[in-house]
Amino acid sequence: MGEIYYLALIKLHQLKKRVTIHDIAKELNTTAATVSRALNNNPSIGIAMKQRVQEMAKKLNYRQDKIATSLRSGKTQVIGIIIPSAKISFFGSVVHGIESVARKRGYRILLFQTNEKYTSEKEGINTLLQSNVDAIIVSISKETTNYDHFLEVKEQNIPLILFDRTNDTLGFPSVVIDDFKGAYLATTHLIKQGYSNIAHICGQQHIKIFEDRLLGYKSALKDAGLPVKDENIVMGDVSIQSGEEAAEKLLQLTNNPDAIFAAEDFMALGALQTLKKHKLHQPGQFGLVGFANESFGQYITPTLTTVDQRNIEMGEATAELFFSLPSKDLYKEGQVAPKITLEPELIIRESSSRKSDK
Amino acid sequence: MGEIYYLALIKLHQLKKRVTIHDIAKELNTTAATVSRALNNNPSIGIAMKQRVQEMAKKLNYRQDKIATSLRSGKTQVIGIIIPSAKISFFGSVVHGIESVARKRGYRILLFQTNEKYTSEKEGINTLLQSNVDAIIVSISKETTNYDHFLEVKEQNIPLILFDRTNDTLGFPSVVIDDFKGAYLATTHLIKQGYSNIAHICGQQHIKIFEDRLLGYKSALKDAGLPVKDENIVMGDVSIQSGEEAAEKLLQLTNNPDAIFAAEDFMALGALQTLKKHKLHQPGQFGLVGFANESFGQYITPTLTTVDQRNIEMGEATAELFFSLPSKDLYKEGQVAPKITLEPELIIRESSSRKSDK
DNA sequence: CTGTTAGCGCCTTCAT
DNA sequence: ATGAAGGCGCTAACAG
Repeated sequence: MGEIYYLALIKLHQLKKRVTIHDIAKELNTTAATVSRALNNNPSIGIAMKQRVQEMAKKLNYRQDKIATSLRSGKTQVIGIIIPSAKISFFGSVVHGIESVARKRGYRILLFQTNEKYTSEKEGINTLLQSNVDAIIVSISKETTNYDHFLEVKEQNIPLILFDRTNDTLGFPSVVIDDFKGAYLATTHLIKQGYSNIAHICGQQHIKIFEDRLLGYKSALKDAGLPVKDENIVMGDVSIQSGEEAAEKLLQLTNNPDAIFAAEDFMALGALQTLKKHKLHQPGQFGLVGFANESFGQYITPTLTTVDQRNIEMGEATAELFFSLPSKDLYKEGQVAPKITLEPELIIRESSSRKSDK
Repeated sequence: MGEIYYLALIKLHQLKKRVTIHDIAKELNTTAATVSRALNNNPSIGIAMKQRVQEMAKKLNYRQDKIATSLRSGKTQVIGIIIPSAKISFFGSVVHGIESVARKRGYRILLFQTNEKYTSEKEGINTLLQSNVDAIIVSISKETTNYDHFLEVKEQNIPLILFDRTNDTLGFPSVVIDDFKGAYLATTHLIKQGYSNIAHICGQQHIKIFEDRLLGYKSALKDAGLPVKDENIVMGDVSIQSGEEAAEKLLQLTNNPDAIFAAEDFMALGALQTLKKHKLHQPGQFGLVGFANESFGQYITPTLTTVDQRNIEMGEATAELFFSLPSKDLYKEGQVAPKITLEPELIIRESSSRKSDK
């Protein structure tokens, strides 16, 4: 009677308590050390013992405690990611790519969003360092101009990899696409389609990707023997509205353009609205190319020619870059940080149809 | 000389070695316990001591080791999330919402993707349990029909919250939107706009959200005194192509419909392509409403009336639901799990313009 | 108010 | 091939 009660108590206790290697050891009349070795496939453990340990582990529903393992080993098998926002589809896709590759290697992902705030970014770095992550992957917030928080990561000798929103002066490995080339491809495509007075809606020039896109645009014009006209370059700020306004300005030029290369899809979309207002949206009437390959591009009318940024691949490449890093002398003096540049891909759709003659 | 060398060694050592509460204690001629208490703002520590500890902590650039804290306390302050894919914008947005709320409470996010695979989902649960997360948030993979892995979470007495892709039979807290109501709103709106022969492109009926949307559609028709005709209900599978095909079928009916409510935006988009082919896309000519509020809806021509699923709010509500859960008797026998139902919102755009008379 | 002690679960010397 | 012992960094119980 009392015994049954006692057994019930034990049972209750077991439900609450986590199964440890000690429990397995006790059942097998051996020690935790042996169990640990057996589970980690240590060669010095006999095959018979390994069998028994594994069976008992399964029987007791043992699950390794990663926290304890991390504390002991100093490695967490966790990669921290800092992005502006998971709701921006580009970053969601990159995270997808990183997670896929990381998981195959037994790594987990700790996610942190900055909402483009510098203070959140600092906080994120701090949190991830506290969490002892094995690596940190960052796409820099728009607001960030001070980079001391990243240097702290370097001091801790923890790998930090930048993607897309990078900064070459800090000496961190990075992954980007070739924005110059993307812009060059886009502009050249418009030229080949018969357009000759091609305008550019550019982005803020303190952001490197937009600077590169402007340079690519100019270079393409030059290489084709076309003039680069200042009046044909109007600044926008990655919004539909700024695209509309920029296009409006361009259409009011005395010698108005016959095509626009916008540095970003949302700006291109705005430009398209303006073109529609001016009845200039028929295929072949006016050339238009965007940049980013946002999903709406294939659904709008006309469908939008754009430059694909290889979102998923960027995530995969970023994760793989981490795994390819040397474990020693990560930030060796005078060593140049690896930089992976992905090839952009021009996605040709209706908005850049060959210029019609009439 | 030897002394300088020795100092250099110490310096080198300090760079590598993490600063612990013991280091702070040593500097202050006190013990680690006191430092720990001071840093955790324990009331039994004198204000003067707290000051000194905090200053020294800052001076030495101390950072708490969350791993050690977790091991000791049994709490990780980490929430695990399992979703089909971060590259699907809906899930990205939900993750955004969860992370925002969690971070305000000092929680971090461990992210896991299933790619709609049952085995990955199982693996995810296992990984998160190994990581000792304080809660698990899941949107069930399409492939999943066996739910034992979720029950294991229950056995460990760890809170598990489902969102969107939920299952009411498992007894877990959950967050969804009212799909029935969303469909009802959409259909009623079309009726009020003057359409009377409204068709429905439905989704696979074993998925609850699609079942509810069909029911909402039928209910709205009945309440308006309109007949529910089987021929007006065609099945699709959440793709543009299936939307095109379904619309094609509907337009070939002898008594063909004057409006379509599609159970999902991509199906609506496909339907729209078909309408364009049949020159039925002028506002007021043919009514069309989708479901999901995908971003492309506001950019296509005509802009798409749709039902918003409150992505971000869903994430926020899910996180908040976790924080509102009782810490004791989480899965008490016979207790009914809380279920939060968010209100869908009808987003009215051009594609459902009032029916014109001609 | 502060110090002592012990241990979370694991792994890794060192010893046998 | 296995056991014993110690410690990763932190905090809670128990003493004063």
